[in-house]
Amino acid sequence: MEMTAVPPARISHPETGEVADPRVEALVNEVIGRVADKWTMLILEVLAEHGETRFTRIGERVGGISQKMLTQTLRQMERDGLVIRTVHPVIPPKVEYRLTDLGVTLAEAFCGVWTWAEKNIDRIETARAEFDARRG
Amino acid sequence: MEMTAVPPARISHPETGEVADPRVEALVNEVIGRVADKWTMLILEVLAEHGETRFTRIGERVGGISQKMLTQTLRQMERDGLVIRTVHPVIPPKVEYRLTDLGVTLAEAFCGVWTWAEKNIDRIETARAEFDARRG
DNA sequence: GACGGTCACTCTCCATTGGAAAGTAGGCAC
DNA sequence: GTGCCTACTTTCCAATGGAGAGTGACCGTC
Repeated sequence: MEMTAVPPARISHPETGEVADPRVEALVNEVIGRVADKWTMLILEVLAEHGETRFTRIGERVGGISQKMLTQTLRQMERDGLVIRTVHPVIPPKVEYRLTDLGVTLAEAFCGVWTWAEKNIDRIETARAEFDARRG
Repeated sequence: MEMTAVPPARISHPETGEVADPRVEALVNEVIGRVADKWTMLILEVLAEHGETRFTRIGERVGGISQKMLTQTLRQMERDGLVIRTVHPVIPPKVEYRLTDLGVTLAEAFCGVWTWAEKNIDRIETARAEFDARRG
């Protein structure tokens, strides 16, 4: 079975009556899908915390990311206007990345999620333990 | 090449001097990785906005999600203590999902990202257009 | 009493994604 | 010459995710 995409005629939410143009909604979903990604968030955090940083250093600070994903994610972020890539034409090569204004605002928006994660690790871990205990 | 995992001796951030136990950091990263996921965010949004909702309805409201991913993501969210699954033993089956307190707080934390996305769609689109124009 | 419908899955197949590791370019130290 | 440095790119393979069909349990219809 295939889940239907956004139905053409749904205009407002029953509860709130708030207008929600399905096209805008789809667009927001797409942006969320692009931006609410593990590596994007982690890289954003590194750049927000440490400022302009070189390629390899970002990888070290993020931890556990493959070079392929690092390159790819940084390129997408550049395309979305979240980071600026600066190439210093020296040997060995030196490429630095820093957040744009847009990137900074996104980092700030993610800040809430970050602190939430820090605050609630224990609750998640106990919830997992209980769940796993219930279903062996 | 493999990016090194969290180095064993990094204890504080140069700029802030803030203490950052690498083990806590790794744990936070893991939680972020689990929770900063496209489908998790989208489902969270649906449940935050519409309250207790049935399986199929969640799929419709999210839009574009496969049943496999819907089941899988809901199960993970249940394990992490974000949602509660209630089975009503009737025919045809009726299963409802609602946010736990923890889930509600996460939805609130994500709210900033959501409004950011709504506000900045245009900037992202133009940034993409410019990027694509530069690199044909 | 066979038939279709409902709902929440589960299963299977296949395309895309992501990780590990090796390769590349170009100059520098040995 | 050999190796090292950095920021990739490429290659190969395993894991992920989507499409679609199947399942079970019952009800209403014909």
